[in-house]
Amino acid sequence: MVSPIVVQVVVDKPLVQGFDYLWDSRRLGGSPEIGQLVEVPFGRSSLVAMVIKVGAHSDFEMQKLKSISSLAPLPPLDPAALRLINFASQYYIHALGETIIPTIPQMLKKPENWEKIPQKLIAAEEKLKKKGQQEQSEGFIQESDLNVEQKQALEKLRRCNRKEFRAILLQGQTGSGKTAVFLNWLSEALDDASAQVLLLVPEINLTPQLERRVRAYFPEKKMVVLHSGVTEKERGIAWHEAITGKAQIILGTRLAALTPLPNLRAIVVDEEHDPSYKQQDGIRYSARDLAIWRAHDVKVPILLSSATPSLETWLAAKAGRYEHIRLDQRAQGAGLPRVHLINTRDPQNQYSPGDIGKPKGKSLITKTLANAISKNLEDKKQSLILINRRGYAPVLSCSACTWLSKCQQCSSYTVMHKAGALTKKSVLSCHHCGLAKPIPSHCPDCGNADLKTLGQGTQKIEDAIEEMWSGARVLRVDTDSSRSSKGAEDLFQEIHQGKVDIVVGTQMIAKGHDYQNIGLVGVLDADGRLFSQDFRAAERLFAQLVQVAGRAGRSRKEGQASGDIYIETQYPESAVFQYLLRHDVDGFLSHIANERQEAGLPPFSYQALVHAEAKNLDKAIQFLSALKVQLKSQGLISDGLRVYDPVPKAVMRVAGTERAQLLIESDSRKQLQKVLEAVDRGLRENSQGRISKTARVRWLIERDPVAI
DNA sequence: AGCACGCCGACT
DNA sequence: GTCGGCGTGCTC
Repeated sequence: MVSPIVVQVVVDKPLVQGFDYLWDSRRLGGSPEIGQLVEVPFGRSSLVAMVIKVGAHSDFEMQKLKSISSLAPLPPLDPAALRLINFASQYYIHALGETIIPTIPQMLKKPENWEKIPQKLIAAEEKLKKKGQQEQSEGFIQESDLNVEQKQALEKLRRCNRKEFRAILLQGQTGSGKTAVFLNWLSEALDDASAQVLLLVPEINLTPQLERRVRAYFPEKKMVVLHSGVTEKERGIAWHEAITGKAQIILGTRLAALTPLPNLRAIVVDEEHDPSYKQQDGIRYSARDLAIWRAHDVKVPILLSSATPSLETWLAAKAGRYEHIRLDQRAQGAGLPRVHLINTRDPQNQYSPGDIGKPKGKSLITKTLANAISKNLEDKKQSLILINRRGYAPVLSCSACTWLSKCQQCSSYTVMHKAGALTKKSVLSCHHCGLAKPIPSHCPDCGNADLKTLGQGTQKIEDAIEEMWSGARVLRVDTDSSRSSKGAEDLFQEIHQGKVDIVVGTQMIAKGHDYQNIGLVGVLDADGRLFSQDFRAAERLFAQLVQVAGRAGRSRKEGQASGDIYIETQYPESAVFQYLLRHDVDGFLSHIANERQEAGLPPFSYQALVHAEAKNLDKAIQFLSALKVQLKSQGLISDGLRVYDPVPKAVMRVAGTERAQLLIESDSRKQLQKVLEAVDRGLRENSQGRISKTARVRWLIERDPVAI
């Protein structure tokens, strides 16, 4: 009698335990391997699962064990990939199966396709090869002409041992040529034909330029692109090429950070400060942080690139834990944009030319900015107007009573959207639950017919600008306009081709795109984010302003004047604007570093949130209070650990459920980890899945939250 | 999570 | 008399 082979697997469910199965070698052939994707009978259904253990015994009754049904035609995940997933699962307090299975593309998780997949992959590869060759011939961008500073930066990078972990911060303003430097650096790692490099970007759909550039820079290397915009099929193929080592360059968003890469030699995280590296649903990981862990684990260098580094990274570089390399010149010779702060409290700034005949206080654009836009139009340059609010107006109000347009399901106001390509009629839309309702003709409370909009969004500014500069070609760029018409890329193309004079848009317009003829950037809504509850708001605002300022004056023509950025604010004296005025990124960072240190906030402490969601707020709060009491009684709240009182979330109610959160803060990562594991254990005991049995509260632990 | 089993109220 | 509410237990 041969001893049976017992295989333990994990499945994509919030269950911490593994499940044992028998390996029927007659049917499956060979022997099981850890990291193998399999299909198993589970209850009355069938699931894909990941093998995490192979042995001869089970703690479960042997005769009750079922057998593995089939095997995915994929190589098992390599040990480094498994270590990474294990770490992510532990650090972010998420079940292993729920961490690992979702990282595998959908296409490869359909057992009914498994027989056909090998041929499909081969066919797809052939097709890609042909396509790749076509693209190669289309245009090669020569990167060799680096300036002195870039060459020095590259020289420093070369001094980092390629077989050792080293984190490097590459800090340089927009246009300083960071990309050229790191592409040159990566080309050396890629000297070895089998080497793989991982290049992470925040939002690739907004930066197809970078994709083209990388492809053109490494025409002989196989590159795959992984982000939520690629089709399931393409993603399956790309992922497969990555884990089999066939792809040399893996370019992708945060979801690419967990791709198994057997020959990984270097990692670049571009715009490392960008908050979109933090996943906001499921396992709430930070792709940047995982990439650093990963580089350390497999002993390869990682380069973090940014004009405005995150405080975490910047402090690590200051302390010498990371290498700090700077690029201070703008590579194409263009100077820094001139920053103008427009004090909107100053009466002489209040009225703009478009306000003639309009009621006072209604001005959307100050005189100063309006004059600058007019001048910029005369100079045949494009203007970029940033207002970080979609729609026409953030709220509708009644002129006779106190009625304001509120969402019935959420504790938020509904935003007025004017009719356009997306919605045939004007609507009041909730940006939290997505519910859109027609605009009432009369006040629902008092019947008054005079309803007024409060505040302004991109649509209203677009209207105002069209009215003020009737001859100008105006384009609005936000998620609404890009969804309804042609997609963001086409809108950006119109700007590139000079078909537009004034662009009005949300933060979308600030990302990535390297425009050539922007002479002016105007920022209309900066104050809203100045006094946010979130302690990171100022840091983010600063980064966004630097980024959008960088859009101005990127002209490659020698000797051309740099652009201007105008910021309308009631608080020009605040630190964010003052440091921006002086282009003093380091000054700003050291300023907020001091603030954080005094307040004991990250990165001088470590945080986690316990989220709670229930039918009503009281239940959620009570649930979290009980958790706090329990932690106290277990003696887990010791020196250096702070558990705050549960509070309602900033948007307390969304789609009918009410939400609260509990903040846990610690001076030590280890201590926080211990407490979170205890919290998880305690909550799981009284829960089915992630819903507490007694109180019917859905809970979730989030490590290193980016928004408090 | 997802789903079946199981014990108490208003309906053809 | 049944249809169906969601409490609770299980998935190798």
